[in-house]
Amino acid sequence: MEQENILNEPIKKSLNFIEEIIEKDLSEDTYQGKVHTRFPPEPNGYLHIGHAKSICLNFGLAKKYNGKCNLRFDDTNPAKEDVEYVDSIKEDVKWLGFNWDNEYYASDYFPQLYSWAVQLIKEGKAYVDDSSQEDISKGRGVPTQPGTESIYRNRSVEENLDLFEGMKNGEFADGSRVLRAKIDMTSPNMHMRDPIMYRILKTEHHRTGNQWCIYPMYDYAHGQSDSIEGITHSVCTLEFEVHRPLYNWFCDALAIHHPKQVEFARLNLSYTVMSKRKLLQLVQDKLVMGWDDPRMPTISGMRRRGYTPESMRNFAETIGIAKRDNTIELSLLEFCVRENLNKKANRTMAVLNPIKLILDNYPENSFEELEAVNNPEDLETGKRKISFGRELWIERDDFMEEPSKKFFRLSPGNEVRLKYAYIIRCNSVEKDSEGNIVAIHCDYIENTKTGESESGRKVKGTIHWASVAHARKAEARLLDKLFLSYDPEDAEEGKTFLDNMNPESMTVIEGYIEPKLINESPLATYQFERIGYFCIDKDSTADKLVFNRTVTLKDGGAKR
RNA sequence: UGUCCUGUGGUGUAAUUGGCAACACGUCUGAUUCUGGAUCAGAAGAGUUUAGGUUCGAGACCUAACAGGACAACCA
Repeated sequence: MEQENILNEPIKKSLNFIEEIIEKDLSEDTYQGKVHTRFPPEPNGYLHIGHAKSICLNFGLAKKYNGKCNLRFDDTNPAKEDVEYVDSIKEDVKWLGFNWDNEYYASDYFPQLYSWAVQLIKEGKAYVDDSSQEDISKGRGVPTQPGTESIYRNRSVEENLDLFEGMKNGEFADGSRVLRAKIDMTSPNMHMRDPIMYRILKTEHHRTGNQWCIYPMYDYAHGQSDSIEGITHSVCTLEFEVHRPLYNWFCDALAIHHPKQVEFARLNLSYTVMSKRKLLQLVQDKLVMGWDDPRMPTISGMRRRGYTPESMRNFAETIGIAKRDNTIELSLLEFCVRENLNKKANRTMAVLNPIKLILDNYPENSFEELEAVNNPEDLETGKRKISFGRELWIERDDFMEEPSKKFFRLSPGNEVRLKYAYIIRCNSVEKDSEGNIVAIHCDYIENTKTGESESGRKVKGTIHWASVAHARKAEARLLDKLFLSYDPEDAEEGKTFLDNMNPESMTVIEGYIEPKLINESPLATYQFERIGYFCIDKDSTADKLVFNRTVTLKDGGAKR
């Protein structure tokens, strides 16, 4: 059903700069009229909203130009990777609504990569370096100063071949030797100063097991992987811009299909931690329930929070693609979510901060069933019955003993409508010995029920409610703004980002909700009338529904 | 004191490739509404980092400056 939506999405009018590049290549027939992209995550963590931008871009380009898009796992560093991550990545990409044309792994190319390395050695373009990590680092110099050549740089081809084979066969200890490309130690681009191609790592790989003990570095693996797959446009983020000359160098040196690397600015969201490293720390330190904690900016977290794939695709489309650094305001993401949910989510009445309201003139032990529409934005969703009685729960915030001029909900002597029910008038307030309000006494006004003769009567406000005799308890997690209320501007000096996070970014409260919801499966999302959108969490049990607040209504709804 | 990239309202993204800056979010009005939501109507807000230059004409081209970002992992 998501696939259906995706086809109905509007086509953008103006081209982004990547589309311009593609159209130019198409018109010049650079790649035989083909467009082939790929989404290449390293399976070392869960995907987040930033990846969603990249996914929508890569799959979107393929779709727009009738091309293909691969899912490729950049699994060249077994120390950090795990199958758990590849599984989650596949699930998240699918959930977002995309199907990849091919599922590939960089690790499948290890044999080819190895023989290409041998080829480069034979051509005198690569050598084995025995220097320590420290010496290699020193020899590379600094960005403003050229590096110096390694004393192992001019070994014979035979010796290099022999040593490299030894590396592959596990004859040397981790870190004792590396294979380097022989380029230019004086290049102003650090990445061209004899970059490392292979390192020794006697670590089990999640796919190749112990078959290999040398692993290719990103720069040596990525371009060639693109090449093998026949990628035409290798879209990546800005920080890889300086890697492009090296990407090109390997393709040229090997004389293989040469894709075009194009870089765009990654997504930054206000108040949102987007670094995989930090997100991993949150998970490991158990500051969140897991990668899919609804406060996490991960795709799985946002899914659990009730965000829809359609809204996330819309968001990706709306923010656009460019090369300048950017910080998107959370309000735009929230707008996309509300826009989508307003049409899709059924309404329900829930009271999250209850106070008792008693209708003195309503008969005791008498109840009636009222009709409520499930979604005013989509009348085809029908109506439901809700029970009404003498004692009700209403939102504490909907009553003010001494109202301010702008307050037009319930206050002594004032009239207000109970949604789908009667207009009521407040008579008195019942307090305990300490002066706290324990109940509000009202009279209902006859014939003012929805649809009845007096129902046209004007009142300033409408409030929601739940019948004390019928309502069910529910737990609501009031999640703060995405995702941990972290703002680098406010962060205190010398503290880690963890210290600077708002510890109250998830408040759990108990309230009351209509007894029968249309759908009680996890991820079912409702709009709590006048409050916000909430979705049912997987932690729900038969006796207690747990909700995550997806997003508030604009201006906070009734919380205003 | 290096190389590369980028600089358009508060935030993003555009501008038919040189013809006095558009769209979205946000903000603020008003109308309407049995959700202070939604919907509808409207407003404010940039003269495009700066200074020169080319041109009848520049946000777009050139030069310089300034500002921000990236690059010194046997990470990706």
